[in-house]
Amino acid sequence: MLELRLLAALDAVARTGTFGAAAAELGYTQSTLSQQVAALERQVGGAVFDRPGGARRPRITPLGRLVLTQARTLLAADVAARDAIDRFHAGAGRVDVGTFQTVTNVLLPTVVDRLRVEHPDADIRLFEDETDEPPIDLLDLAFLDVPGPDDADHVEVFRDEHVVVARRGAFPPGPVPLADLHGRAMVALPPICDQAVVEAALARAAVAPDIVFRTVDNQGITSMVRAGLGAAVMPVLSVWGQRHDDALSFHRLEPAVPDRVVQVVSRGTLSPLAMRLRELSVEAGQHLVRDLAAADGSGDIAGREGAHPPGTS
Amino acid sequence: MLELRLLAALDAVARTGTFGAAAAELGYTQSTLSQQVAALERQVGGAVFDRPGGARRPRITPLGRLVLTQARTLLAADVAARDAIDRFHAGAGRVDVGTFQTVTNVLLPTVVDRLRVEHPDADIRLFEDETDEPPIDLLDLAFLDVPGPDDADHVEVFRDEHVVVARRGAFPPGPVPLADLHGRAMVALPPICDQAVVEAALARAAVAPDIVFRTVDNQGITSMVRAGLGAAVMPVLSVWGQRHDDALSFHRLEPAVPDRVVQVVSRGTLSPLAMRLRELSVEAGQHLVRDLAAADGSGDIAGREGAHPPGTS
DNA sequence: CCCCAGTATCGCCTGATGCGATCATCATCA
DNA sequence: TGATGATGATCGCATCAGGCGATACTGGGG
Repeated sequence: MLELRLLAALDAVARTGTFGAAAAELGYTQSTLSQQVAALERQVGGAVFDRPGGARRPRITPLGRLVLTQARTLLAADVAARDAIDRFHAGAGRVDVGTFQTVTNVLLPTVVDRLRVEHPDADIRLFEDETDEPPIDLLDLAFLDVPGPDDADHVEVFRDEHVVVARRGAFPPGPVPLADLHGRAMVALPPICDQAVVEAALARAAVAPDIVFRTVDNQGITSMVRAGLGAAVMPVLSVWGQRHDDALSFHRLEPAVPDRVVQVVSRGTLSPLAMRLRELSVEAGQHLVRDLAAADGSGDIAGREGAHPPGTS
Repeated sequence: MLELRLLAALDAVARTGTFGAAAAELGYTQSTLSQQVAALERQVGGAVFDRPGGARRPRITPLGRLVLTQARTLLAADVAARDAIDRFHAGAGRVDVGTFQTVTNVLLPTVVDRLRVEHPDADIRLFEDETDEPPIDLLDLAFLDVPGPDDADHVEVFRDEHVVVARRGAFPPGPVPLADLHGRAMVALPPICDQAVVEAALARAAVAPDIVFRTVDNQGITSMVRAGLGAAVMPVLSVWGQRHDDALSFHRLEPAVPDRVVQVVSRGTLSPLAMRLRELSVEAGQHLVRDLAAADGSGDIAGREGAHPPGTS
């Protein structure tokens, strides 16, 4: 295996013309350069320089020319490699992020924007995967609303209260008793991830709604509710865009079902870029919760007044 | 500066999955591999593998992935380089050869043919330079009919007798006394290289021909002789192609002028390919001389009978 | 609770590596 | 022709990097 140290010596001698000058350039003594070139010559099986003797300068041999071209390729690759590593530490590079609708809509726009300001050359890729087994091994970070693998690292980003979304008039103003959902026509997300958690909570309370339609699309849910197909239990941030829709009403549940917990999950060491993205996500999550709390009491969500805002538990 | 040794360790661990297997593959012990990876991590400023502990295998980090791609580039360049060096020793590569008319016509066809049989991928380039200062520094080998620089290596390829070429009937059969050329109309090559040597020899003998035409082209000389413009003194191999031309007669000179000495000149260490080309040239030169001697006595050259053939002195 | 499959660490030894000093060679110039 | 200077080679020495073997450490699984 060739040694870059020796190839650098060859290159320096070829460029400077003498062993002594090359040594000075590389910070060695002439004697060391002499030995390095000799070692290289042993390795490549022939002289790379003719030493005419006396005060005459060494002249490169055909073999030396060949080795020199190869050496320069290798040395260039070396500096390119170290450069890439430096840029990595400076935060450049690529980060693959798994996400889902709510996060994509309410959290990531801010996060991605800030990260791109800090690292304009960053390569941020989002994957909105519809399966319930997120391949976090192929990603740097994954946003999840259910716990990831045990051996993965979890960082909570925000908590998201579940509310009843109904056609205005379907429920009286104020909180909805959980038992009122029993037997009621409802629309829902597919029973995976957070939705599975919600349905399990309902089942534990012996509440069995009549789910008449399922879709993966948050907007599809509210559209169906608006059309009178049924009510829905949704994380509040999933329907935040419709909070001023007069055709809909929002109600707290009593007793509440557990909040949706949105976390960033990762496995192993993170790149600086991924680390920063996670930090920004947590910050943005806190802002989100604060904004939500500020909007609280405006009457958008019936029965919400005086309640603790989500995310402060 | 990165070390290929450590990059190979990284690559091996990444491929085999464990330090131990990588060590076995590379012929080290596990402890050594552990130290090598640790050294690499110190150099790149971060972990390249997460070691989960216990029986679980190490997992590459984002930094590790980056370094690995760079490492594979470098390692590939390393094998490519060593491969090129091996092929060089096996005789592949390029050889630049300086030549001139006679050598191109009577010697190199054989030599190049044989060399290409031995090394089909050899890149043989011929340069027929018209200046009298051959840039042997830019060539691997140069054929010359005059001595090259003092510090260059000279190997004689063949000697070439000077003969008088005349229109048939211009001279009586048999050798031409040198003095007969005095004042005679003659055609000649430009007074450089061997021609300068010939003219110096004539001048030393106080013979001053009347040179009525000069051209660099050997065929141009014989054409002019045939047309009756005058006689010529030429190395026999330069006019060998016209030896059966009935319009011409060939005569030895008495006393002879010195033979033209064709040599291969080089400076410094030769590549295996250049070395072989020089060897083949010497062999081909000997064959040439032998063929010439065999053709001797056929009467093609008047006055040549019984003379020593050129090249045997 | 022990064992297994992994890695890390310690102490030791050898050889590689760099240095300083000195030598040898040859061109140049007085 | 002899001194000088520029150049690379070589020698001996000190240091330390790199490899090894043994052993400790870790966590999962029987």
